[in-house]
Amino acid sequence: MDPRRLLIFRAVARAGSISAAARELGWTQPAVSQHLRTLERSTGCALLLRSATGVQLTEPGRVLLSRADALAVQLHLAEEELADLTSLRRGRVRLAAYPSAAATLVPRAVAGLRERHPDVDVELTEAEPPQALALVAAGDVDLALVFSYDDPPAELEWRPLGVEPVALVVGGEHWAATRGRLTLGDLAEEPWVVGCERCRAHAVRVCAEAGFEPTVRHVSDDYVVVQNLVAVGLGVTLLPRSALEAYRHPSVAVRDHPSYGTRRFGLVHREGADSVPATAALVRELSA
Amino acid sequence: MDPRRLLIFRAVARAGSISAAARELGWTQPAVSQHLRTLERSTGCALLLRSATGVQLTEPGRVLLSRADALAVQLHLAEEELADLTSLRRGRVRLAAYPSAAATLVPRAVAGLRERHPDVDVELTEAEPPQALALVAAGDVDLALVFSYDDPPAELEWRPLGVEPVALVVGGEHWAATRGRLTLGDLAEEPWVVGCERCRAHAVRVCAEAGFEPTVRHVSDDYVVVQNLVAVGLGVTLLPRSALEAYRHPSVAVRDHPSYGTRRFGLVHREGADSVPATAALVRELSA
DNA sequence: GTGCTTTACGAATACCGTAACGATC
DNA sequence: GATCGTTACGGTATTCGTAAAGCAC
Repeated sequence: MDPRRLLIFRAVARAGSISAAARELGWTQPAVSQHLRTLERSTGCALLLRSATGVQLTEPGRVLLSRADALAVQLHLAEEELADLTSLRRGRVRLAAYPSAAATLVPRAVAGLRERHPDVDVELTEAEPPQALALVAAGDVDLALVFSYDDPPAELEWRPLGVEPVALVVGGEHWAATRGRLTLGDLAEEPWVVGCERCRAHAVRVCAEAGFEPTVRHVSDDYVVVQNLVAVGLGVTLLPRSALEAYRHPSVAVRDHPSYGTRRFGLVHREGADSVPATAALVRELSA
Repeated sequence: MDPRRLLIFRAVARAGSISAAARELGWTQPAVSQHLRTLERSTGCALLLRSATGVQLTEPGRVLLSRADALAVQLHLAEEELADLTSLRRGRVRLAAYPSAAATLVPRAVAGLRERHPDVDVELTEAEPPQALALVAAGDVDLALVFSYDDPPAELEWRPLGVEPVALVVGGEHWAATRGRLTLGDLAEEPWVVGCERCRAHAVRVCAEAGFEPTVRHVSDDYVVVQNLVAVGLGVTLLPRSALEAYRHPSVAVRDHPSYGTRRFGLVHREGADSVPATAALVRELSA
């Protein structure tokens, strides 16, 4: 049974005549008449009795009308709900982000989104880029904010958001001892503190370019932990700017230099996922 | 929003891929793909994300799916209920019938219908033909069992069911007094008992053909009342056979003769009403 | 006459299938 | 290579409008 014909039948039943329904639908009378004939043929029984004054429902017609009403309600609800989602009157986005972004960029974007669209909810999952990519692939999040020290992997489709410098972070005594003229080479013999896999690889590469292989003494993803280790003199480290923006230990010294490299960050989502209005809105906020 | 596309979308969501849905629907893949594209275009947001392994719903897609499910349920219920009505697993017919038929023909037909289709209900309204016709016209009953002494009115579309003779009914003494060779002319001076408007007209016409105008003393629609009046000698009357079949007073005498005329009976319904299965079934029972 | 209905028929358009192609496992 | 997806395009079938006609108030 064609649901469109059910709706046409409903229009006729409610209007009381085929002509009136045709006027409401913006059609001609015969068009509506034909649909009714087809519907009655497919159901095998008379749904309405025609007369010069209009139509009157038969018992099957009355039964069918109540179903048609329910169907129309569902269709209307579907349209309403979709309209709510497209106009951002409601919605949900699941975002994965690495820790230092989750502490800086993300809260600002979420606040901006919330201000403009209070009923669009963001669900944040903190995850390092590899895991974040897996979450996207598995469909567990809609959007992932990830970083890359190198050029972004060629195979990965991502939306670049920005570049941040990597800084050298040392204990205050180092700074004092070198009278502020610290070079990477001065730290060849120091113990190093490194973070995640990719951060460690970056540190090793940067050191190699300075002519030595760093001795990794401590490993922690957590930029607060890392800075505390550095602050008490247990090692030195490289940290991206956003980590230092998120948290800055009072007694570490920070130095910038092009040779420390940069870190790119950007957004990853499944193909087409940015056509979901709530996701697109969060992308816009994060891009701003 | 085209409800058919909602159902197609539902098929895809449930099957997990466009190809699988196309196989279920007996269509080709591009056909389904095009419908989805149209649906997404009309809603303005992505409903599902395509990949080489199939499709995955977006948030709007999940919302829409639940509406599509509800819609499919209603459509299925509509089909079920209509099928029940057409196959006479349920239904209702409203019948108007004149008293003597309501006492004879109708109970047999209703019993037959009930035996074959226990859940098809008949609602009987006792009504003389003119009122029965009005009930049909107003849509208050589906079917009317009516009679006519003359040829059925030309303007009326009816389904003839049969003809019954009209009998002369007199008190036993008349019968004895005339030694069973009673003629209508013998009763010219008797008081007459007549029933409804049309029965009275018939009686007057029959008497006129016999050469006299009857003196109407008593008037009653009720064939039990009429026979009791006749039985105690308060008058004579003409009654159709069905009234005598419904009730026969033990001490009245009944005589048949072509000159008493006949009464035709048949069914009236609105144009097309016999396309309602339950009505058609009752028509069949009454015609048997 | 004015309103309701229907049928018949032609033209526009919606729809499905075929063919060709790209991406992923 | 098998299976997923898409786009492009053509023929068929649906579907709507027009025209003509029948009925009831």
